[in-house]
Amino acid sequence: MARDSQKTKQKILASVGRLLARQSFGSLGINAVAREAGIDKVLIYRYFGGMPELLRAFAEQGDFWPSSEDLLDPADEAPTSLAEAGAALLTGHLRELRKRPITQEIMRWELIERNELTDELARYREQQGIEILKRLDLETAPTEKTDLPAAAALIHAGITYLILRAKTADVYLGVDLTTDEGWLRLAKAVQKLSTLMLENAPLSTQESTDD
Amino acid sequence: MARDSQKTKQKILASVGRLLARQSFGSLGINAVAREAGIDKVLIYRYFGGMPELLRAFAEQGDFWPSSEDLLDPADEAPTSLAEAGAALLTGHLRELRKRPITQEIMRWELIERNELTDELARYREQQGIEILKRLDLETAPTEKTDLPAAAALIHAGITYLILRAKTADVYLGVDLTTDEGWLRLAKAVQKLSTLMLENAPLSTQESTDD
DNA sequence: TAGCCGTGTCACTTGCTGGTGACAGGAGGA
DNA sequence: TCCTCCTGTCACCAGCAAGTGACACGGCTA
Repeated sequence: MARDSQKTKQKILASVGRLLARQSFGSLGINAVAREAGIDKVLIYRYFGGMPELLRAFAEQGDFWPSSEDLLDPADEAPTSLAEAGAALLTGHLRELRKRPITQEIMRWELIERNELTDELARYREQQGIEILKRLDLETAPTEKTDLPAAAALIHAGITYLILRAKTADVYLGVDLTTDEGWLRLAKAVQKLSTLMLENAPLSTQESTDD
Repeated sequence: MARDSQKTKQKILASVGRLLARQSFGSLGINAVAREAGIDKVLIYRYFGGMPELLRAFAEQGDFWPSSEDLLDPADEAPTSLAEAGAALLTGHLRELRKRPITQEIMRWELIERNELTDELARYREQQGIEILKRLDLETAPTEKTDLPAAAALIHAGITYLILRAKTADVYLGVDLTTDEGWLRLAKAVQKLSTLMLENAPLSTQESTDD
């Protein structure tokens, strides 16, 4: 019909996104994508090569991973203390991931399947996370008293899990995952935990004393 | 061959467990189970009715969910403070879930699919968790200062996510998920976070003052 | 005008899945 | 002895998936 390969490619990629937003990776196949896009599946093979290459192209064209600016930039004023900055980043993670159903679906997929693409996506995120830790000066070796990277990993992972879980569960340990009130409770708890852990931490700022 | 329906049923259920331990729920089907068990699939229909009923039978015959005794009972002495008890329960969750690959697989499944069985399993766990919170006297309404159930949910979820993630990732925010050292770091961080949050909490023990 | 290439359509094979009907053969009771 | 029920085997169906080969159409250039 359209006779425009660029538009067709875009239609195909958009269909992948639509399918992912609606269902899970499990039900994502060549036929399903072709049906959703309203084109013949042979075009998917022609333009992308196959499913893995299509997924790679899809991963490269979308902005699925919040940048560190996304994590911080809302109406809040700039954080003035380490504790504030850490809390802001983690609540930013909560806010941004909750907005991105496709990102969530990719992360669910990563829990199930391991392949070249999932590894690459995870490596990218890992690197981004480490850099943020570095910028906060938290990537210090675990001290006797507090292992800040491990604590941050725990809270970060907790946020992630609760968001992923919210698709198939309504409540977690009594916290309502279906209402904004529940998520506000969680955001406040994130803030509280972050500040507790960072205020009581042996800060390794400029004048760190190696006790 | 064997002509013993009880044994055949056991073979079938055992095959479900073996398949789950090896692969994921996605690749679990009638044909796969029959192949693994070395029997004809028609027997699965005859003895169980179909896949949903087989899964239900499987869920009922195994001890996939650590009891609250499992969570506490190791060599540790009994916790004497609220903070110690909370920390012990959460690290117990870490230790016990890590030991149970099939339980992990079920929880991965719950992230993807929602049906009668997953709902029921989640409800069971939710109830168990709430009771533990009650026993700790933490199920107080969220106070101005600290929302203990929400904080507990976060840490609990964080532990869960990291364990599930460890099947397909090696590292999370710099923490190694493949070695016992990494998990020790996480366990210590859990302990630290729990005690921080519970020591600073407005305790609602017997003589709670409603400030 | 003739031919080529890019785009899209159609038809087909292969291989898997879930599900079912028909049958074989042994154990035990009437 | 015959009959019946329980257990297990075999053969088959329909449906859907991935992947491929052949062809139709239209625009562009020589």
